[in-house]
Amino acid sequence: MTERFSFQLKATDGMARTGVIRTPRGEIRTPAFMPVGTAGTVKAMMPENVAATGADILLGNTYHLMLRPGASQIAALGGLHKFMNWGGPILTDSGGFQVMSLADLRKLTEEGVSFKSHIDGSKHMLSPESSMEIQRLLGSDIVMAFDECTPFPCTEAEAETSMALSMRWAGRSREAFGDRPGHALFGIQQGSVFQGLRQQSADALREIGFEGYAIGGLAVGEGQKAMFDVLDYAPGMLPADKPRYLMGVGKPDDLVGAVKRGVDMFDCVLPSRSGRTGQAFTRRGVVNIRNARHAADPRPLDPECSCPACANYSRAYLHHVNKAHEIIASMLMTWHNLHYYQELMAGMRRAIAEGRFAEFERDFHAQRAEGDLAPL
RNA sequence: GCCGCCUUAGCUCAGUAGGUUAGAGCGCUAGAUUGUGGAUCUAGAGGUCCCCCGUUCGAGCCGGGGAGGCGGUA
Repeated sequence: MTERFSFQLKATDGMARTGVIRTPRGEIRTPAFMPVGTAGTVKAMMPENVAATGADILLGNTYHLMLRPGASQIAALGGLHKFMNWGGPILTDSGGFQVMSLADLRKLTEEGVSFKSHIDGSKHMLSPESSMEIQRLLGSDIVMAFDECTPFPCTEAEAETSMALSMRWAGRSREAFGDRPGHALFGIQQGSVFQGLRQQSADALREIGFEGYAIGGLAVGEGQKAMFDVLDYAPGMLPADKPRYLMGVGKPDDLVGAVKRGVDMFDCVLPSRSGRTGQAFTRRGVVNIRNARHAADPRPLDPECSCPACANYSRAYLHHVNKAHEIIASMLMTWHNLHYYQELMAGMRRAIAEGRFAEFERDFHAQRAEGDLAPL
């Protein structure tokens, strides 16, 4: 077991890359998809089953865990890994995104963000320094710098002001993080959809120096085309010898398009959240298992999938338990979606290693174009 | 047998002195969901207002008769 954090690039195919991130808690094969375990659990999944889908790393959240049960509480109980029974690497988001998306009342200043908890209305403050401290208490392997996720749409002037603040916070995050062998700090590029700002942000981050670089502020309503337009240049602005992480993305075709453009890491709530609302991702596209047409369908969700939901249950059963809001519906659907996402990532890693990513992408889109199984 | 109350969307119910295309919640049919509030949002379908007769320019609403349900009583 290595004691250092490292990233090794193994192969490239165009802008697409495959490699491995090594941490004291295990290796992360890239391109990687990180299931989201916001509050100390990937909802509806036992950690060993998340691992069984092929996940190497989970995402946890500063904002949620600081409010409940509290970072000190988790530290006293041995850290987040032990607390939630996940032995592999954990990346923690810094809380900046949730403060903006969830907190009832917030005030943004140079110092940080003061806000009221969405749970009980209690007042809190998050700053680069406090976010680093909380993520240290959690025992996070990959710590995210504290940033502001610039809303969309916004003017270039607003994006610049927001980005500049995030860059100052990035410097303070680096300073507060200190020297922690085996743990990594990732900076987050902002700049919205403005190339000049993305470049300025990337330059600022490289000047500070991080173990990895995230692309933030995307998938916030700009649409896939605008996102890909940014990804046509943003990854190339970041150091090639460090992991590039596109935050909060995405749908399967977003992942394929982003890997093609040089992204190494992703996280997204879609496979797990959609698993709880009846939406399944398959190689043939999206299937809403709640739709009436599945009510009497004895076939599996995806005949070519080996996950427990597809191997052992019919669409009719999945339809029923989803409509009935049975807990197993969330379990099976989430398992399937995470399995599909990990299979997709594994397929991309193989394709890059073998120099046939373009072919992989063609097949990916061709299969989706076929659409879901025809109704019986 | 008599007395009272009730009958409006699949379900539970609103319905304003009689006044255009009769509403809500849930359910149903679909859609959205991108650094997770098991959250939420959007749209749509669906009604001989129990039946018949009457009063009225006009009845879910008023009157009479009938049917069904619930309760009380002999």
